[in-house]
Amino acid sequence: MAAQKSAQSAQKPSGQTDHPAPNATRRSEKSRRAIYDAALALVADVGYPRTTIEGIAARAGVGKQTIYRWWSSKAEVLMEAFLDLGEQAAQAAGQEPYVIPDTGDLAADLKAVLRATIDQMTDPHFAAPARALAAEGLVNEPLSREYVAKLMEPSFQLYVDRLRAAQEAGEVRPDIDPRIALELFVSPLAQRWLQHTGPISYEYTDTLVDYALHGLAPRAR
Amino acid sequence: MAAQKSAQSAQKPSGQTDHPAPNATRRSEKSRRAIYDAALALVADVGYPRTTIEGIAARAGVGKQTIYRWWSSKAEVLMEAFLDLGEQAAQAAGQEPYVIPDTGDLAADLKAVLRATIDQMTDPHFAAPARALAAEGLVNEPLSREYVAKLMEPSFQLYVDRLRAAQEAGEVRPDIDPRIALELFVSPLAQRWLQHTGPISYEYTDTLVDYALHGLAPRAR
Amino acid sequence: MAAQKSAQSAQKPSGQTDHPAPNATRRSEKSRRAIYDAALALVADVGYPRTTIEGIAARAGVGKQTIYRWWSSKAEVLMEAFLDLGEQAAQAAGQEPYVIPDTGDLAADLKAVLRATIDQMTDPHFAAPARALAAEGLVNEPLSREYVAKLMEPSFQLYVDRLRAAQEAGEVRPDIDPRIALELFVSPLAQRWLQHTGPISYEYTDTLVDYALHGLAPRAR
Amino acid sequence: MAAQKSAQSAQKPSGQTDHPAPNATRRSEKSRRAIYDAALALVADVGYPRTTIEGIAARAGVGKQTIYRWWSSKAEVLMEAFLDLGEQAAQAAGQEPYVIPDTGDLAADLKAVLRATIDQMTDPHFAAPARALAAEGLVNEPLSREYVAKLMEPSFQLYVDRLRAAQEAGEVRPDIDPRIALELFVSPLAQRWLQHTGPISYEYTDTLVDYALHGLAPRAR
DNA sequence: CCATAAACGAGACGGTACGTCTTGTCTTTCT
DNA sequence: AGAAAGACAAGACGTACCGTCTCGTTTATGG
Repeated sequence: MAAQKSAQSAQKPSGQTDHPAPNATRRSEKSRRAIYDAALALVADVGYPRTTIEGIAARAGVGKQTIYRWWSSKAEVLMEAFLDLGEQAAQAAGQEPYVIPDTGDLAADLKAVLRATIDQMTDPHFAAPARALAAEGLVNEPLSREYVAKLMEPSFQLYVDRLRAAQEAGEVRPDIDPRIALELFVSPLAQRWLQHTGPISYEYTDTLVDYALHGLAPRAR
Repeated sequence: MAAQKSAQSAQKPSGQTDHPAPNATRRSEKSRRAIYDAALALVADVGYPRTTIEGIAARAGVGKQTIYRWWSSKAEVLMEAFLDLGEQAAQAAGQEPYVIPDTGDLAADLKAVLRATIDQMTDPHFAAPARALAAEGLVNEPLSREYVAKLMEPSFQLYVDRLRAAQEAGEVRPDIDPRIALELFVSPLAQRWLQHTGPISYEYTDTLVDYALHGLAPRAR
Repeated sequence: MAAQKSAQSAQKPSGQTDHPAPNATRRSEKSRRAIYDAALALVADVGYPRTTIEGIAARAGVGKQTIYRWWSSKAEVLMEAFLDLGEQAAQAAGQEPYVIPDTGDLAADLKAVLRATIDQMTDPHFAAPARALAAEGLVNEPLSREYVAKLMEPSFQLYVDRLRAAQEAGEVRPDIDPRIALELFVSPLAQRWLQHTGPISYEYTDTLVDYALHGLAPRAR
Repeated sequence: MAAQKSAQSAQKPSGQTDHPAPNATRRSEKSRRAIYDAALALVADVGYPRTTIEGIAARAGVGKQTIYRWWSSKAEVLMEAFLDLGEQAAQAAGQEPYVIPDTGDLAADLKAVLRATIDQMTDPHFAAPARALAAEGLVNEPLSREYVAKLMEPSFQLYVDRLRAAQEAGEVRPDIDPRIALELFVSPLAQRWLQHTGPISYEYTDTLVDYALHGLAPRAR
C-alpha cells in the first residue's frame, strides 16, 4: 500500500481500434505531466465518478486524443498518475524509504508501520485516487490485477521480509506462512478504511498487532 | 439534483425534484419484483458498469419513471434487490439459518462458517451484486454506510455472539474485543475475494482461524 | 408499437442506426421551430460549412439527439427549415401567390417574374440557405432530387403553365416543349447566380427573354 | 466547360502562418504529381466530402505538411489537380483542340460541341472533380471566381468567338451579345447536369440549339 | 565534393465536431 | 393517481480530421 516501483517503460496501447501504435519516443512529456496532475486534481476535487476524460483533457489543456492515444480508460490514466505520484514522493523523500524497520521488537515495528499507513489513508492526496482505483478494480479484474501487482504486492513483500526476519529471530513461529500472517493485521485495517466498517485509530491497529501476535485463545498452561 | 434526505426508513423518495411524494400504498408489487429481477439479472449478465437504469427498465418492462419514482440511483435499486434476494433465500431456507453453530469447538465452528462464506462468494448469483455494491460503496459513502449496516453488521454480530460464548466457555481470552477479533479472519478473506490479492480455499480460511486463535508468536517459553 | 400518423407528408428516418422510429405525435413543436430558426440563422450568420449540428442544437436550446431523432444530416434540417420558411412566407402573403401573371403579353410577364426572382436572390434570408442546399445537392444526389422535386419543379411548373397558355394564344410555336423552353431564360440566371459567371440585373433577364423568344438568328426574309 | 488553360507557375502560399515562404525551385515534382493523382482518385472513389487532406497525404505517400506548404485547402489542391489533368489531356490530344469548328453551319457546329460536352460530363474522371469544385464554389466565392476564370471563361470565349464569326457570316443578328447568347444553350445543359433538373441527351442539346437560334415565338407575321 | 539548409515523410499535438449513449425530467395516454 | 412509453435537455463517450508543430532523413545546390 506504500511502495510504488513501476517499470518505467511498459507501454500499454490496449483497447483502442488498432491504430498503428504511437511512437513513444515522440511523446510529449509536458502533456503527460499535465494529464497526471489534472487526473489527480479532479479525482480529489469532484470524485472519481464525476471525473471524465473530457474533464481531464480540458483541465490539462490537452486534446482528448492525446489521452486516448496513450491510455485506454480513465482508470488507466489514474493508475499511472498514482504510480507516478508514488515515484515522485519516493524521490522527494530520498533514500531507502521502503523497508519496515527492524529494531528487534516485531510488535513495535509493525505498530509503527501501521500507524504510518493510517497517516497515508488520512491524506486526501493519497486517499482519493487509491480509493477510486480500488473501487474500479472491484468490478474490472484486469485493472485489479495491475493494482495489486504494482501497488499492493510490493508493500506486502516488505511485511513478508520483516516477518521472515522475525522467524529467524525466534519472534514468530517457524511454521507460519508470512504471506498469510500479514493479512491478519493489514486486511482488517484495509477493510475498515475502504468499506467504513469501523473507525480507524492508532489504538485499533496496535490492538490488531497484539491480537495477531498472541492469538485470541488463552495461553497454554 | 435536489435535496438528499438520508435513509433511515424504508421508502426512499430522495433525489427527485419535489414531487408530491408517491403514495406507497398504490405501488405496483409486480413492477417492483420485475425491477429487482431485471437488476440482478443484468448485473450478472453484463456487469455492473454496463447495467443502466434504462436497461433495467427495458428488461423489467417498466417505464423509467417507475424506477426514478421509488429509487434514486441504480445502486439503490441493486441494494434493495440484493436485500430482497437475501430475504427470499432466508424464507426458502426455512428457520433460524442465521446463527453460527456452537459445538463447543470454536475453531471448528469458525472454519465451517468461513467455508460456507467461500461457497457464497463462488455463487455468481450472490457474488456479482455483492461485489458491485461494494465497489459503488467505496466511492459513495452513504451507500457504503447502508451496505455495512444492512448487510455486513448483521453478519458480524453473529461472530460477536459466538466469540462471546467462547469467552464464557474459556476458549477466548476475556480481555479480547470480539468486534475486532472477528476481523482477523473475516477481513483477510474479504480482501482476497474483493481485491484478488490471493487465492481463496478452505485450507486458507482454516489457516486464518488457526493463526488468529493461536497467534503468530511462539507459545512456550 | 409506434403508429405513424403524421398528416402532411414524407417522413425520412433514413441513415441512423435502426432505432424504433420515433413517435411523431409526441414531437415537440417548440423544438422544431427553434431548430428551424437556428439553422437558418446560422447559415446566414456564419455560412453553411461552419454551420454544425452542435451549433444548431446549442442555438436552439435543444439537445443534439433531438436533431438526430428527426433528421439525418444538417442538409436535411436546412432543407425542411427552408421549405417551412417558404410555407410561412406563402401564408403571410395570403392567397394564390404562386402563379405567373397572364396579361396577354408573354414577354412582359416573364420579365416581371424574372425580376422578382432576382429580388429573391438578393435577399440574404432566402439566398443563403438556397445556395447552401444547392451546393450540398451537387455532391449528394438524393438531397438534390429532393431539392429539385420540392423547390424547383413547382416553380418550373408555373412557367410550363404560362408557356402553354401562350401557345394557345399563339404567342409561342405549338411544337415547342415548354419544359425545355423555360430553361432558356431560367437556367442562365440560375447559373450566373450560383456560379458567379456573370453579373445579374433586370436588364440581363430582360435580354434573356428577348433572345429566347425571338431567337439569335435573323428573322426570315 | 472544356478548355483548361492555366497559368503555369502560380504559387499560392496563402493562408499559413507567416513561414518564410517556401522555395518553389526546390519543390518535389514527384510529390506534386502524387498529390494530384491521389486527390483525383479519392474524389472519384469516395466522393468529395469524404476526401480529406489526411487521406490525400496518406494515399500519395506524402506528409501532411507538404500539402499545407503548397496549398491552403483541399479545394485548392483539387483545383490544381483538375487544371493539371486538363493540361495533360491537352498535351496528349496534341494540337489545337480548343476551338469550336466553323463549318459554316452554326447550328451543326454548336450541336457537335454540346454533344462533346455531354460526353465529358459522362466521363467520371472528369465529372467527379468538376462537380466537386462547382459544389465548393457555390459556398466559397473566391474559389468560385478562380473556377470560373480558369475553367469556364476560356470555354465561353470559344463560343463567343464562334458566335461573332456567325454574326459576320449573317447567321446571327448583329445586335446580339454573344456572351449572353451562349448561355441560352450552355446554361440549361449545365443546370441539368449539376442539379439533376432533367435528363441529358444529344436530342436535348440539339433541341436547345434549335430553340435558341430560332426563338420560341412564331416567325411569320 | 562536401556542407548546409530546404523540403520532405512521419506523426504527435491542441482542438472541434461528429454521431451515439445514458441520465434524470417531463408529458401524454391508458388503466 | 400510478404506470408504460418515450421525447426531451444535457453532456460524456470514443473517433475522425483539422491545421500546426516538431522530429530525423533526403536531396540538391553553392562555397
